[in-house]
Amino acid sequence: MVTEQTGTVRTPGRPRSEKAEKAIIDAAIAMIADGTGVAELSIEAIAARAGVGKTTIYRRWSNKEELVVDALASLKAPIPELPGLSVRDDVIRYLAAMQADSHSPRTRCIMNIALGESDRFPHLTERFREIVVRPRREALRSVIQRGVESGELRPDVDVEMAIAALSGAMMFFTKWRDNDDELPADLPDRIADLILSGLRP
Amino acid sequence: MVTEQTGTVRTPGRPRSEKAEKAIIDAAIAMIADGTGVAELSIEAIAARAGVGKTTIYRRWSNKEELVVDALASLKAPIPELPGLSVRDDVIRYLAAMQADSHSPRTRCIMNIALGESDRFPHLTERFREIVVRPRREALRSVIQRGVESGELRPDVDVEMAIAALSGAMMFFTKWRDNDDELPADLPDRIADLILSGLRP
DNA sequence: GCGTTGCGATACTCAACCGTATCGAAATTA
DNA sequence: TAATTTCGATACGGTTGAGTATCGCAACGC
Repeated sequence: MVTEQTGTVRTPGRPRSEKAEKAIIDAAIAMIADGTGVAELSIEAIAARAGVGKTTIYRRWSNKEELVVDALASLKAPIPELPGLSVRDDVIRYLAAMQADSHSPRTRCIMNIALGESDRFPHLTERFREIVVRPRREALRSVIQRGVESGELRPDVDVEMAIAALSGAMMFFTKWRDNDDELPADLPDRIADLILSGLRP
Repeated sequence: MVTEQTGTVRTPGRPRSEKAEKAIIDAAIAMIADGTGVAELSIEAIAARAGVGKTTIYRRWSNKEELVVDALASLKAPIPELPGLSVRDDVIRYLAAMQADSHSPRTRCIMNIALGESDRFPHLTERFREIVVRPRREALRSVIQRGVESGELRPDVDVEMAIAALSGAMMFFTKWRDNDDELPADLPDRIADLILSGLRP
């Protein structure tokens, strides 16, 4: 999106409504969270839901993808707090947060877009990775790094593989399991124990 | 789809063309593989691509999702051959096949649908799991079971977690990696070694 | 040959939505 | 106050595709 680039140019006339902009983005996110795919998302529906004229949308974004990219970018992804008591404890907290997220419709649908429409809307997935995936991966990486430095884990641990195995295992369950409710209650523990048992000295 | 249910009732008139049916399903799959999402898939486009009248489609399926479900069901998923020399060897072959599949546009797009449109088209994902995911999971499970029985793996191995960790790790790389080409060449080996090191006696 | 049903093709109505234009009111600067 | 720009609303033409109907021909059982 283009904002004013010339610094302190005071444009005459009525300024753009910050509130309308927020309403538009909120409406877009809400519709995505309701299960509407990017392809079916219509500008008219977003405008109606936001209580805004179509013009107000077209004045800011020239097409749908730009709008959705901005909407995704506005998402703050709260990363689970990892107190650093032990690698096992942090990893379990991390995985539990992943599992909890997977039950939020909002997170679910946004992840669906990131996963399923990645080939059709590359910018979008790129943005998603940058905002959601990368910081979480960094958090997990630092846990494992710390474990290596503290001697809790072997010095030759393949960190990227460990991250992939931990996240991937949870992803596997949350996406491909036949029905969620039959998952073991201690799923994060079991994943952590399985992977970490191969990483200890 | 409804087939004749009353056994050997010979209906009068011209029989339905088996060829047309195949052409329709092939066209639908081809379009999906071309990157068309289920939502954008139009009956008219399918008919045109299949060289078939719209009527011929509507005579068989009452809506789009039914057709796509049938299309998915028609996919034969070739499962990699696992010669059973060793657990490590089989696992690596399995993972390598996963990675190779992820580069086929056909597999990619079908997986995208299964992943991304799962909430919107539940029947579809259910069918996908049944046809694609389950048999592969069984194949991997039997490899691990065999390893346990042969003493190659510990007797108390958490089989489901091992399956999830192995498949999930590969999935993680194929879906969430920033760019595929910088993946290590021995990715299957490294995943297998990391996970299996925690499963050995 | 006759009745029946499927075939591909075409035409049709109906709805959704795109992107633009226009309107009077509101908000802001000069 | 005047000029300017945005606001929400509405209207407009154009496109796409759904789902139905109809057509003349093809394929089958009797």
